[in-house]
Amino acid sequence: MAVEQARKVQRRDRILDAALSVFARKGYREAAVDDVGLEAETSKGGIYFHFPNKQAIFLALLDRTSTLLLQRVEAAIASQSDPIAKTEAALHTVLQLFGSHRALARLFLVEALGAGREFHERLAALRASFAGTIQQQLEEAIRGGSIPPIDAAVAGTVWFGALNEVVTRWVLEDAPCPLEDLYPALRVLLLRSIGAPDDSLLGTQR
Amino acid sequence: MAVEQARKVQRRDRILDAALSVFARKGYREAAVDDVGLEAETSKGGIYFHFPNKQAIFLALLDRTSTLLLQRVEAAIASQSDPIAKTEAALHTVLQLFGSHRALARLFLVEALGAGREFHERLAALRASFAGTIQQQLEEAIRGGSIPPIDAAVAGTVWFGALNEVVTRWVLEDAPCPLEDLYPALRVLLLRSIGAPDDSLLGTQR
Amino acid sequence: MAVEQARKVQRRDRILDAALSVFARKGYREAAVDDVGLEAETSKGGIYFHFPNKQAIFLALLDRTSTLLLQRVEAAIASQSDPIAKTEAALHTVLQLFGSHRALARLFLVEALGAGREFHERLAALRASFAGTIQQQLEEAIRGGSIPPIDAAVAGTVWFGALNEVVTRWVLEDAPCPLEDLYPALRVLLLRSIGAPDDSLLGTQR
Amino acid sequence: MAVEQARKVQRRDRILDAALSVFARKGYREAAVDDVGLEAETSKGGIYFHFPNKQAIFLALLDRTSTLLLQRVEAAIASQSDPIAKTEAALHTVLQLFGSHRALARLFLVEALGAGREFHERLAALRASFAGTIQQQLEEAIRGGSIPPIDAAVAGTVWFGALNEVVTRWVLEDAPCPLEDLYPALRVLLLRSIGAPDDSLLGTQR
DNA sequence: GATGAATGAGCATTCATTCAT
DNA sequence: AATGAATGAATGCTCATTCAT
Repeated sequence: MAVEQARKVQRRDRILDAALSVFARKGYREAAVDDVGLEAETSKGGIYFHFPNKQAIFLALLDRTSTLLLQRVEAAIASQSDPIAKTEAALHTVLQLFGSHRALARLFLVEALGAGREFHERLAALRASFAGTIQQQLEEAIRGGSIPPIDAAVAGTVWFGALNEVVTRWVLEDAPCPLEDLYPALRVLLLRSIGAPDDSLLGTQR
Repeated sequence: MAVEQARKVQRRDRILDAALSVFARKGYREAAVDDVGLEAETSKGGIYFHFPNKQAIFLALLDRTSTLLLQRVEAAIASQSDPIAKTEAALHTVLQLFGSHRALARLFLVEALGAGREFHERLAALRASFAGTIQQQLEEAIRGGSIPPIDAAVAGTVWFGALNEVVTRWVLEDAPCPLEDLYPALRVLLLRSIGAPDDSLLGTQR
Repeated sequence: MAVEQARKVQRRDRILDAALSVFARKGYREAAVDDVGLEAETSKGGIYFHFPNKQAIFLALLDRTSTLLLQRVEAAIASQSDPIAKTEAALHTVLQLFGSHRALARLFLVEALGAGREFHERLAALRASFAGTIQQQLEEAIRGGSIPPIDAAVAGTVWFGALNEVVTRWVLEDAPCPLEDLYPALRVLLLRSIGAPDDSLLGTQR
Repeated sequence: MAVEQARKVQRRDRILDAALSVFARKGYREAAVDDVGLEAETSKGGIYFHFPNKQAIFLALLDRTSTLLLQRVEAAIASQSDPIAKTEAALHTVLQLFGSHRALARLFLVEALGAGREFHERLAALRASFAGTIQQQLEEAIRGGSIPPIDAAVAGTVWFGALNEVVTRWVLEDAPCPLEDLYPALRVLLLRSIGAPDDSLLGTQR
């Protein structure tokens, strides 16, 4: 029975993998459920056994991705003790993950927005969640005196927006340079935006 | 003859207005050409007389919007003499325009991304163009000594990204506060990110 | 313009004719919209230009048929002066119409019932309408003293039910005899059920 | 072994009960085999162990119902000695059974017709069988001199048709009155249609 | 015997685009 | 210039049926 459960989860995951690939390649609307089936080496009916409809596939994908991303970010944050280092770690982790999974980045930042009204609510929550995570670290840093008091909420939004834009541009480009190459310059800008002390700007970037 | 020309342009504009309304309401893919025709009080055939296909309508809309936006931004920049004030003016102008034309903002920032691969190239150019405009002002400010030397290209991207995120979130919200209310906090953050002197942060925000 | 209107109506009628043929042959559920298009020598899209959905085609067909049937019945009733003769005329007209249009009969009596819940309300109204027409004549006859006082409502239902059953059986049979052949026997039975005087039973049937 | 047999029959009956409920609620075509499985608390595979296909379930249901109905009717007939009383008993039994089992009535009179060509033959046989049973009693009554000589075959059809219509209407109505309430009026009409003596019309209706 | 995952053909409906009028 | 009827390819989704476990 446990074996069957595992098989079921495997199949589901295989479909999600295929969906990621197809959605990233064609976009949500252009992608046909048949395409996903083809890529997952399943039949259309097979997909509809595991997901009630196309939308649900996309949402599951969004969930899986955001969970993964948040876990990594949180782990990265936990691995650092200095408040400013924590924010840097979060930044770097996102750049790293998306940098090595362009399809994921495209899905998350490009396709999700245009997939339709149905996803906006969920998407808004995700954006808020990411910006909120950054905000928390910044507040911690403010409390600890590492940075001067600033509007941490707006700062979180700015950080997320900057990151977003850098990655989105990288996604839209035809033959982009490695995403991580942009980290140092971005880091300096963002640290300065929150009034981080100059010496923290000198530190090795990981 | 000139009269006929004018009539034609009028008709075209009426269609574009309708398209903006429909695309913003339904999204590019969900919007049917019939919907645009209905809103423009024309027939489907009428639309196809003025535009070769659906995509062309969207592109024309994008053109019209970006031209308008850039013009306004450039005018705002020209109206200020101080380099830092120029960047602030650019920032404020965008917030102002989108703030009073939510449909435009949605079209530009949300729908355009998901409208399909065909638009990505054009969209990437637009994003680069906006970020570039900011970058130019920042370089001017650096040359003039108003701000310390920084990577103006990345800074342009960061500024645009931050602006983008703020507006996108505002677009995705159900009942958002006035967009311009966010200006002061955003302004402080961004000015600080480029190392603008503290006294410039104090100035009246317009 | 009038010409175009006529063309449109013609097309619509052609589709309805095709639909009648297809629905009678395959049944509502089994019939594909494509089948109707094929029979009407139109494309599927063409059908959907004239009707919003499959159901609407069926309902339009039901309307057209019932209108035709009721008109004929009313004309037949009007052509007779004697109350009992009126009821006989109604009976005979239905038998005649369905007898020469088996597809119509099948659609009306067999397919309509099984076409789904959506049609039940409409169908119940039709049944009531037919039974009601008979009832009215019977009441007239009672008032005129041609037949004894009876429950005309139930009698209308009985008449309609008997007619229904005779026709339905004829529809379900593989190689039925002419429907009109059943008229004399049916006539005697039904006239007797309402207590019509014996001499009216002798009259030439027509 | 006999125990296993019993279990098997039980399972089969449980499926048939579920099918009756589902078919009556949704109609044959709209009902999914999964629905039946859900209602029967079995799996789809379980159903296909007991029945070769969906059609077979419906036919088995038809068989079970018609057998039950005929048995009851025959018992009712046997319980009376007077020929006319026999026909009355038959009539009343049907009204009674369907009156207390609306789903059965719907299945039998409404869904069966529209379920598709495959069932028509079987259905025609059933109708003939019921009408035939009535016909037999009427012939008996004619032979015994209780009623004048009439075309008993057509009379059987008329009786069945009248009954059919009354029940069908009752099935199609949203909130119908008790079916048995219609018995007295129907009884009078039908008895008169066969020329039954007036004094038989006066008898207590059971 | 039973389960439920998988299949795949079938179908209603949509919609960009064309074109005769 | 404009209309709107017509086309036909595309697509999400359903569901009877099969079969490995």
